[in-house]
Amino acid sequence: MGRSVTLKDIAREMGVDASTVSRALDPSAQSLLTTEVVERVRDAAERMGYRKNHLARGLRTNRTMTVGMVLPDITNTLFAPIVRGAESVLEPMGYASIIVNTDDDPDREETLVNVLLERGVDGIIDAAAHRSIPRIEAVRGQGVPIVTANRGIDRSSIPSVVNDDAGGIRLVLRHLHDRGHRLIAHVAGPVSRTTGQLRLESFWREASALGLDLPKEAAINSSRFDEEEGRRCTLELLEQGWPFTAIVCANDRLAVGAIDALNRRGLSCPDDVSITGFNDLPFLSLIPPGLTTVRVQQFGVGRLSAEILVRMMTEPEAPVASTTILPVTLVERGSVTATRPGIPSSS
Amino acid sequence: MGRSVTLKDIAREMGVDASTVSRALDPSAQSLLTTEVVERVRDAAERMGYRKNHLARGLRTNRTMTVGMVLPDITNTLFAPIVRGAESVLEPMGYASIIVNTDDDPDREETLVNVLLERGVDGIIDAAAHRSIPRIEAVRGQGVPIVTANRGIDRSSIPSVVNDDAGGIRLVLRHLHDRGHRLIAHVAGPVSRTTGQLRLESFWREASALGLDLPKEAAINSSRFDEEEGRRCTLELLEQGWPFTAIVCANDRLAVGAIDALNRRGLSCPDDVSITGFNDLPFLSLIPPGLTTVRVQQFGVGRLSAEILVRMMTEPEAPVASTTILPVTLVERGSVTATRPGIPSSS
DNA sequence: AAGTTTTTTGCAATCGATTGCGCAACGGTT
DNA sequence: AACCGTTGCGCAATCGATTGCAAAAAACTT
Repeated sequence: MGRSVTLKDIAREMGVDASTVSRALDPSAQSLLTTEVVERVRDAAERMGYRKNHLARGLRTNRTMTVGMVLPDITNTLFAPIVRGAESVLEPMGYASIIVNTDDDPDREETLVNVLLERGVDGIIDAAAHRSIPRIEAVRGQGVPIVTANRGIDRSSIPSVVNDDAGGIRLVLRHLHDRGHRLIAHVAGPVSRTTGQLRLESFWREASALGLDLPKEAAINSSRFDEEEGRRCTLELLEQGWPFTAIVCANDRLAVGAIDALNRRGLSCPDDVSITGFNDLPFLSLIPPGLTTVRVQQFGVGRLSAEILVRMMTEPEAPVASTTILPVTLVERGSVTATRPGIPSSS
Repeated sequence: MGRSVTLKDIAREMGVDASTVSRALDPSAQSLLTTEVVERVRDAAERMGYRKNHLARGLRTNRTMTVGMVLPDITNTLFAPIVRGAESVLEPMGYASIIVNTDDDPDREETLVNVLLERGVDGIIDAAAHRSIPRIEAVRGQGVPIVTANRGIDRSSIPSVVNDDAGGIRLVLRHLHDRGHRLIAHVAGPVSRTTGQLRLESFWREASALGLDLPKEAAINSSRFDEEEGRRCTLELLEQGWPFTAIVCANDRLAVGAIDALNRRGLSCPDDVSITGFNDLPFLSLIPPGLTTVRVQQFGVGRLSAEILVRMMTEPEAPVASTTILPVTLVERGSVTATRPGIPSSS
């Protein structure tokens, strides 16, 4: 109800100056004061229910102790752990996070980054980056630290923390190869994100490293990382007529769609076609036949992004890693089996 | 790099006073000015890349255009849609949201609410409420609007937006009854939350309304809404020896644990025991046998909470609904079947 | 005891935007 | 031409905390 208590109120109450109160309450400045004064002020502040006004402080110091987090969609279970990972670093240090969702729309990404800048965030973690976003680069120029998480930006000087996309694809391809698969298709992610692009490139690179001679039509691009696109792409693969025994999907949701597409065509995973995913989303292990996939460390991505961002915010001159790649692991479940003598084929 | 442009910069550039610039940029005050001046100022602002400093504004107006959202855990798929629902109302109005996670720890809930208050949020949406949190009530007294979402607080004057917990339990109980079930158990949620408590009360009420005469041991309390507790409680139910043909679980995650517990004991859902959940989490439909559950409107909960909060923030005197209950619907899948002549029993 | 150094505290400016008040210029009236 | 009511804009205070500088007080030297 009544206006909250300010430094001045305490100062008046105690017969000292507001600046003295300010110093008494600032751990790094209270050494300038008598311990006796410091204590009395702290008591008074406590007693009067004083709460520092972060706005006023931020206005003066030009630091808001707030960071912005840009996500495609917080309801996507892939991104929520990034938030918690970042929070695990930021919250103990006194930072709060403003979260915005872009729905993977580059225009909204720009708009929302501007919203964050208007609010004077001290830094930004962008987990919704597209491969090329000129305006995001500009943010850097404005002196606001920014880090991309989970995805990167092409040829950018913005530090990024990502999972080992190439390594993950290598793991699944070798795994399939070990199980006898030679005709392997790829439902690629959107090439507008580094995750999609890198996994696609890695698919071709590793395939030829394994001596597989796959036709161009072995890979097909999806336009979104979702079940519907997984279904569509898989149906297209089947209709093309090129026979394959396995599909490497660029992420789990595409894989779920792929399995569904097979079922709709009367085929079975893994009996007719083996399938792999990427990310290891929660709950997916419970869905039959159990998706063989690549486990990524989203919490770790968030944590490291935050650590790097903090470094940039507090020591602007200190060097930071331009790219941090986190290791991934293969999770074997039921969606991959060894090929059998009789080769399955398309619909 | 260089300090960002301020009102004064524009004022100097144009040879007018900063107050004029302020008015020119304020849609509700620009009628005081010549249209010609307004236009010139706007152009200049545009050209110079002016960005309003929300801190300074907030300091003066005592409004930050920021709301706090308190969640148990953003990685829990039940809560993320609440955030998006609230955002759908708040973002277009220029509000940003600070999100904090309590991990369902009441102490952290208090701490984090204080963090939000220090940051001067204009209002709070609390989706992590426990049935009794005295300190939260106090927030109201401080003049900061607060709304609870998804959960409520006992005998509180704080407005809340919730799903129809009682109605949902009624739906599943009647559904089971219609399918011939008479011996129905309940894995209840934590009674420290209204969701757990209300569903439990509703279970007993509806059971007797249906003429079921269930023993006390038909219901067992879990201490958390998760798979592990669902498993533990179900195993306990089985060990008690009271025969039942169905289990009403207080939420989906408990149900997933329950199904797993049955499987571990060599029993099958739904052949031996029918199971129902609550919430209809995404992806759960794909897990066999497909969970029959209650669909709730989390996006709607978020949206309505935000609408009410906005009302409270902008028209403090206007009356708002103390409780808003959203309707729920039954989603039938494979985890419920009609009872068969031979009555199954416990292990 | 006088002078010098150090410690402790107050003064006042500042961050950037908002807003009540008042002055000046303008148009219209008699 | 003198007067009055508008309209448009500038002045200056304000929001609450921080901080460089200086004054006052205390401690130390010689």
